[in-house]
Amino acid sequence: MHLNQFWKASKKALPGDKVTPQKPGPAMRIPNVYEKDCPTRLVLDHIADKWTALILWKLVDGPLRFNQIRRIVEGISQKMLSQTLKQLERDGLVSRRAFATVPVTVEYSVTPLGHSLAEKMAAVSLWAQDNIDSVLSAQAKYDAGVDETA
Amino acid sequence: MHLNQFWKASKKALPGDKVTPQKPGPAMRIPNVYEKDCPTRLVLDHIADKWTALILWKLVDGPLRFNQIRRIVEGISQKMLSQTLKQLERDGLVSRRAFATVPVTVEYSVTPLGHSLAEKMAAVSLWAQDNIDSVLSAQAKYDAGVDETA
DNA sequence: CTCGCTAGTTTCGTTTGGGTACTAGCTACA
DNA sequence: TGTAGCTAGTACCCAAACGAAACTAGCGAG
Repeated sequence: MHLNQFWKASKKALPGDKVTPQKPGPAMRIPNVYEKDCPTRLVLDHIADKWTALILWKLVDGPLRFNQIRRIVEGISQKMLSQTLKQLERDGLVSRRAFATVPVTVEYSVTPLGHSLAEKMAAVSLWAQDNIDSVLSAQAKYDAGVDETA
Repeated sequence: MHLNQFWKASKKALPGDKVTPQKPGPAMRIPNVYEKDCPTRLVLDHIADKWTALILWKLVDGPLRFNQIRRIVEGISQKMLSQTLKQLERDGLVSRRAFATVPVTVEYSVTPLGHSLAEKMAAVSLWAQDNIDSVLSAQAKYDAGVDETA
């Protein structure tokens, strides 16, 4: 299993730190996002991302072209959209299909794998919309408290 | 309601783009993460973050001190931990309590608001752990395909 | 007397993100 | 016959963010 090779790198944490041993035998490792060199950490870094969440969620409703996504996801730059889509395609979360139309059109759609993740990320986006008032009032309270710490 | 003021800024998108009007009256706006100037977008940027997901999830099991978190979340720097915790506290997701012990100890715990988000983010982390094999094989297939495009 | 613990802040070099300009080839319109 | 627009990106440059490491302060233990 090729997954094991990712843990070959040095596992030393902070000097003097005792990290929980977690059975370091040659047996198959259980993926753990809290381990520094675990591939899940890299994947988490890709997917726990603003643009990923927004793009993936919209693609669930149906395939979209490059510039359609750009118009829907307000504020995204061409560079970040291109970059994020490429990343998503590499991770097997979206599939890219080019059509030989007059100006070449490219259609992005979500894969079954991407669909399962999109549901989780959508929950986060929805949380933000549902709880924005609580967060904003917490921020206001915090900022007021910091000011009067004179 | 103070939430409205956030939409006062210019709403022009790309030149020539027709963004869906979405009733721009003085009525209360529905928070929408796809709008460029919506505060939910800022919050989403905070919470859709690798460190936020990892820290918040661990705090659900019980309060932790600064250096405890640092040891658990492998690879996080003191700077990012400090920064992320401060952000989480400002957003009302975690609460910070300092104890006048000999070396001052500081305890971080998750608020009810933070707990509700932690559940959503945990689902994303768990997704990464559950689907790491699928993602890695997709990456391998993609990389192989790119190479042979010569 | 020096080392280590606590919780951070500061500094600095590298990496990443974002804005803008630019590409190609075709179409619609004046 | 210009020329302005569409498509999907890429190239470049600067600013912001990230990460590693050094440094803060005060006390306990060896």
